[in-house]
Amino acid sequence: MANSQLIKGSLQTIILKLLEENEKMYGYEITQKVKELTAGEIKITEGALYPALHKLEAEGLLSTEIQQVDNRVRKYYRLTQNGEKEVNAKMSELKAFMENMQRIINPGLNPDYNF
Amino acid sequence: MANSQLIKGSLQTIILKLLEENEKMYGYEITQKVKELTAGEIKITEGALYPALHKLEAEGLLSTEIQQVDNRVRKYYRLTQNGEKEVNAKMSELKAFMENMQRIINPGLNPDYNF
DNA sequence: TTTTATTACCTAAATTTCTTAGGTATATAT
DNA sequence: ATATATACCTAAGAAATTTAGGTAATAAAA
Repeated sequence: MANSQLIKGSLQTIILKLLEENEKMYGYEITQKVKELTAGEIKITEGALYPALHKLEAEGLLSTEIQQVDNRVRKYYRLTQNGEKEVNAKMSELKAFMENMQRIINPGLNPDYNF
Repeated sequence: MANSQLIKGSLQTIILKLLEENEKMYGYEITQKVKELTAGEIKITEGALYPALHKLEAEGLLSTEIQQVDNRVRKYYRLTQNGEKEVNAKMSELKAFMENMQRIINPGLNPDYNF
C-alpha cells in the first residue's frame, strides 16, 4: 500500500480534509495523523508534504501562524474561506472518483458511500 | 472530475481490470469502454494510454496480437499469467486505498465495499 | 556522555505520470 | 470536399512525488 500509485494525487485532498476537521495543524502533525488513521498504511513523506502545503498557501487556500513551543518553531496551517470551499469541491471529486472506479471495477453495482 | 488529480495513478489499475473482464481489448476500445462505464466522466487520453500499455507489455503483464480489420490495424492486448496475478494485487491496493481514504475522510466509520 | 530516535522545519535533483499537441492513415457521414 | 470517427503512435512540457539530503532542539538509550 505504501508504494501504491493510487495515493498519488490525493495529498491535497487529505490535507484539506484534515484541516476542515481539525481547525489548525502543523506539518509534522499531519503526517502523524494520517499514519494513525490508516494504521501506518499511508505514510506522507515530508518531501511531498511541505511543498504541497506551500503550494496550497500560495493559492490562498491555507493561512499560516508560527508558534514557539519549547524553543521549537511550529508552523500551523488553517483553512481560509477559499480553502473551505475547496474542501467541498475536493470531496465531490473524491466521491465521483470512487464511484467511477467502482463502475469500472465492479460493473452492475450501484455504489453507496457515506459522505 | 475530468481534471481531478485523483485519477492519476489509477490508469494501470483500470487497464488491468478491464482486461481481466474482457479477455482481449485494443487501445481505442479501452478508452471507449471507460468513457461508457463512467458516463463520460473519465476520459483516458491516448497520450497517457499508449505509453501505459507499452510499459505494461514491457513488464511482461500484457501480451499483444495484431489483427487486420478492414485494412486497419488493431493491436489487441491480453493479460499474461503475471498480469493476472498483478490484477489481484492492484485490486487489493485499490481496496486498501479506498478504505484508508474513508478512514481519513470519515473517521469513525467502518467501510464496507463490494469487491 | 555520546549516540540514537523523535520532533519539526526545509530544499533540490531525479523519477514517474500525465497533459498537451502534435503526426499518420482509413472509413464514413455531411 | 470536409469533418468526424476509428486506430495507432510520439515527444515536449508540466506536475506530483520519491529520494536524499540539511538544520536544529529534545528525549531516551547505550
